[in-house]
Amino acid sequence: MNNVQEESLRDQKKFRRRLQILEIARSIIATKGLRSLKVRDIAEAAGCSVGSVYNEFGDFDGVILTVNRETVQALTVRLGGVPADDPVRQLYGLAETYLEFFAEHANLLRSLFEHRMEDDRPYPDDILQMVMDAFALMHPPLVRLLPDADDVRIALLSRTLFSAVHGIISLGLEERMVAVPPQMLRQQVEQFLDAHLAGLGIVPAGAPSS
Amino acid sequence: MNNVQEESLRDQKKFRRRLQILEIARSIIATKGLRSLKVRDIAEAAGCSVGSVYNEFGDFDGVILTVNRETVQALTVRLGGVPADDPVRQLYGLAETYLEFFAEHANLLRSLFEHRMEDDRPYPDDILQMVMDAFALMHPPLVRLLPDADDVRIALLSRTLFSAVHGIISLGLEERMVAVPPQMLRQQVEQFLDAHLAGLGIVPAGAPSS
DNA sequence: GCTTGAAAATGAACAATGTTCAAGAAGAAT
DNA sequence: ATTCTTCTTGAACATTGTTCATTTTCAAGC
Repeated sequence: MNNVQEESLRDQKKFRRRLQILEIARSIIATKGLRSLKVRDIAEAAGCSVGSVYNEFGDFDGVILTVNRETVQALTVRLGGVPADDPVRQLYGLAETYLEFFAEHANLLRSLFEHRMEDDRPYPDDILQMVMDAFALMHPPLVRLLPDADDVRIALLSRTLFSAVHGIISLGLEERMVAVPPQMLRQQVEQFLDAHLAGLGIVPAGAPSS
Repeated sequence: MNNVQEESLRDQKKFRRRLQILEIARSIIATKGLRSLKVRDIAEAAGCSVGSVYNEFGDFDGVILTVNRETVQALTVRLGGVPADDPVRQLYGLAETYLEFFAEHANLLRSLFEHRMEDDRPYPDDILQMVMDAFALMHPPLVRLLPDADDVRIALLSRTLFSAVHGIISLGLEERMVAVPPQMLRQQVEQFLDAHLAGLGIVPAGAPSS
């Protein structure tokens, strides 16, 4: 029950190792991609046995899912840092920040969106919920911009916008598919928002409507 | 040199088996996902040895890539069947057809977009080219709708639209992520196009602009 | 400090799966 | 019929996820 004061030496080591394993796994995924992640590599880099990895995370998916979980958290933090002064600017800021984050951690994001579980075990609900929370960050600015829209419409719209921007960015950063230069991709996202917001009847605050 | 008339018995068997292997592989990917594709399962279902699979396709990626290649081809055929009478209707038709195709062959499309090569061997150029050809189908209607836009802008726009629609559909069909009901997804794609085309200054032909 | 019991760590062994290759079989060429 | 080429085979190998009996480590009680 009391879980703070008594940090046994054993628990400390366990916790330290847990963090170390996650850091190593994340580093491998980030630099060489999810496919290159091997239990033995993790164990060797962490200076422990493969059994310890299993003892801590249950199975291999457990390691991956924990890394993915932390990726969404980091993303949410970054997106949460976008200024909420002007709703239009906020929407642009969210898209731009998502692009930055994706460009910096492309392989981690791919791990989050593309990893399939063994057999057909369900993807953990909490990660799903986290992703939804992340793109729920668009709700407030959208509500301010479309005061007459009901909640369902706002939710649908934010999902649409998120998915669309995600598509543009993820395919744009896919070297093999299209290979858009990063600076151009940024412009592409901006122009996309320009057109789409205009189509929704939203005009940028700072700019004249000509 | 002469490659048509002399169809040796050997070549016939080889070709038949090749088709059979591909059909089996495609069927497994389509029903159980790429992760469930195993060489031994293919060999057993095709009534041959694993060596024969390797002999025909080089390695495992070879099988997957060939299936992916045929998936893009099938997609291109389907998209090519969209009527080109009215450019606006054509754009809606392309999106709708993409949605249909994706819904019917979700796992095949995921295999196409998510499969990563072993190590970091490059993804085959021809598949890349085929995908680009597929979404180049949007060029003609866009040119008709935006006669003043230059080629670069058209290309950029078609890429953006394709990526956005792809994002909406692929995330929308991802049970684990959002789980949008198919009929609602269709409406979502339509509304997306409504807004975006309006933002580009394009008004539907059949409908009054009110 | 020693004993004891619980928790964790170990790593060898196992299982699943991609890959290779020497030997054999099958078809084509002469 | 013989030879030659090509394909096929499947056992063996390599890689990698997973398990588990054994050992080690640590905390608690005396």
